Amino acid sequence: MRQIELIADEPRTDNMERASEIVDGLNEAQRQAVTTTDGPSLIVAGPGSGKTRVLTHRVAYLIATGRAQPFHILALTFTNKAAREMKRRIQQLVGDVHATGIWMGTFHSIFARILRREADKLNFTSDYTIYDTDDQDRIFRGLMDQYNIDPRQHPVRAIRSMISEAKTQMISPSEFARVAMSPQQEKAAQLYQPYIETLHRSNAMDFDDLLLKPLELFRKDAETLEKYQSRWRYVHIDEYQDTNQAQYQLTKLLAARHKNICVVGDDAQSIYAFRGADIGNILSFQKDYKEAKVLRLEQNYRSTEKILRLADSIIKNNEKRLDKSLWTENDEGEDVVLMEAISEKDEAQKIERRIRDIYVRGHHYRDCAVLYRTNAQSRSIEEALRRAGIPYRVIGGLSFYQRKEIKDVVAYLRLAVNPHDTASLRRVINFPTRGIGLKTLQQILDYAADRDMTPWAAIEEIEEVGLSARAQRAVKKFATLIAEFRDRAVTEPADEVAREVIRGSGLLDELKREHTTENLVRWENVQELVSAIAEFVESNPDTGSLSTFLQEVSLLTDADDDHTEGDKVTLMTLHASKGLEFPVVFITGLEEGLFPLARAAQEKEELEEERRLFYVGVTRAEKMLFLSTARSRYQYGEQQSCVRSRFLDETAPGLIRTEAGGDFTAAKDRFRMRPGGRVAYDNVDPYYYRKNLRAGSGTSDRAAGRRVVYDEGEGGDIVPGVIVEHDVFGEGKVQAVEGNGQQAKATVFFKTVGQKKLVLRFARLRVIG
DNA sequence: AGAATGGACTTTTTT
DNA sequence: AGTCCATTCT
Repeated sequence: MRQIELIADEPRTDNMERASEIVDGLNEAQRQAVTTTDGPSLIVAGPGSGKTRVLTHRVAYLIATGRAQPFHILALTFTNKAAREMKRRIQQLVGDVHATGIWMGTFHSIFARILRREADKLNFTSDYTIYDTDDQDRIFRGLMDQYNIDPRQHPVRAIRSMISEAKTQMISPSEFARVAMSPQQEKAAQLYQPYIETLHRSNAMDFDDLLLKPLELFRKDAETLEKYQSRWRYVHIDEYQDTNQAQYQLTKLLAARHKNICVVGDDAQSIYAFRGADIGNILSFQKDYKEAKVLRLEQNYRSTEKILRLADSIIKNNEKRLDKSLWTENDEGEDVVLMEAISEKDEAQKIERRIRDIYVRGHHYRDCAVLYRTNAQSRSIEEALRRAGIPYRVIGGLSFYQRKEIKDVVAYLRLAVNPHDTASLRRVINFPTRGIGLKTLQQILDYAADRDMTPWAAIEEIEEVGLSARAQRAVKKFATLIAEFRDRAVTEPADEVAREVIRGSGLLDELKREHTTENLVRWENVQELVSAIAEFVESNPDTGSLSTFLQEVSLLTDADDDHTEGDKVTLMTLHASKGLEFPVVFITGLEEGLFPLARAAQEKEELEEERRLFYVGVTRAEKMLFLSTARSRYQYGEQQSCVRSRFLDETAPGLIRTEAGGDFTAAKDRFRMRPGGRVAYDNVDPYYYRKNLRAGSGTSDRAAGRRVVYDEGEGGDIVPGVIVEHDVFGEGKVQAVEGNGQQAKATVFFKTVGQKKLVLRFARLRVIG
């Protein structure tokens, strides 16, 4: 309680009472973490230890004790969801007025905001466009064309991620060119500088820039740095193990003045090394701040003891980790259940039955989460749940703002704000088609490239480009269209502009051209976008400009949408599950090659990351945990046999039982190292197994023969007279069925599109009546 | 110029 | 199995 007596300026009794209320109900370690406000502190927090609680209470405590005004506080997270959750809790503790002034958000959104304010100092304008990977790829494709680099030999993705990696490591183009070894790296090095220039000319930033540009600014402009250093007296960072180099440097600079930096992290939950996260940052923290206090939150409030013991036995297989001893006062709980399935369909069915069972026993659907390694795995589970009539929601996959129809509208809106945005221009210059073909486009792009100008600048002087009269007319029409949108963007509210864009661009006609259910959904999505814009304008009357809206939606993820309403089972990747908890958790696809992924199993570092991912998944569970593995899985267009994951064999005995109720016995030393250090792998990994099958022609027949067997069950329910549902065509009635096995076809009469003949193997019809 | 067809390739996780 | 790309067709 001495802390509270230290309030210097105005020790108000109501605040003091509030402050002690805030720490009330916390355990000793948590209270320590909350009240250690001054100076650097590193909070090493295990899963389910109330880490978010500590952060929010700490912020509330700072305000209540008068140590800081809300705007003195910076709190950085990795997802919008985490930020929103923190804000909600702080509101409960200190009230709206105080909570709204806090600088709280994801790294990217906070620094996007800083860039808006400081744009002029960096030779940008504040209405810059944010490029996602899709936009980047569009730029790269153009550059590769220009530099005669074959995208078949050097995939765009590979080039993009190489350059992105270089950027996050803060390697300059010249440096990168020096260290480039492989032909692919050399190509990337060649494009690095032109890419930066293209983005600059387009007034665009990629995700990396959102962190690098502020860093650049703070480094070269001491005054600006000082401004933010003195504004943010208290800096908080959640999920510190996920910070990359740039984020590390940024926060180090920002906290340099007050040194009140509090970071919370768990090295065992680091699962984002693939995008540049550096666990080393946790270790460096203690080196950078010698006086740093290290606090540990080791009590787990979330899971049963058995689940926690399982998690512990998993993570113990990693060599690289900080020592932490997790414990809980919770019940021992039930055994973890391993479900061994024949195929991915069988797996899905087992899960579906379990969920029904659990539901009948009084749980809600929303208590259950099904986790998987790759997004593609959701399909079979969705199908099983749909068939059983169990409501579910899928998080991730294609997010709303990544849908084509939305991206098209957004591209036009971006052009209305900034016509020099090259990626958006390339996207829509001929969509909907308006007579600007490949050849015309190429001429414009060449003209622009020769003069180091943007395509839009070339279009502005289209007479000089030397197009045919017809092409020139078409381009001029496009230019007039965009110019018109630009004018409106200045005078009209953003949602009005959006409506006009949808009408004027021809996107509306495009969607209405064909009456399919697919197009109807697309149209609804577009309408939803318009209302989202309207809502944004209304709730941000001062800053609610179109460009701000566009910037903010670029930073949204599907997982951020707060659709917790409704009693539904949640399906998502293990990555997306981080930070969440559920009474009942299913972890699926525990097979070699899938989890751990084939490529990850080759490298020790990556394998350890996969293992941490498993650890994250297991620790999401509160009461019940189910693990599942399938003997075979339909993948990459063919049925493959699978081997159960080594992760299962690494677990401690006595924690897992099989469905039949027996003890699961792990096989030890399944993956012994050979003397050479490489794992004897080729026989077990389905990925390689499949490659071997392909290499020898004799064996591939065997594989084909096997596949037929699995296909036999297909289509049995589809007989003339039944009502079926198709993903695209909707509801229809089966008229006739012909052929069998892989060749089986059905003639179906659909309400929307009339009669169609479909190959059952591809059509994925669902019987609904 | 634009639609339709055919083939190769891909499959990690995401701010 | 879906996507993207190239080629061929109308």
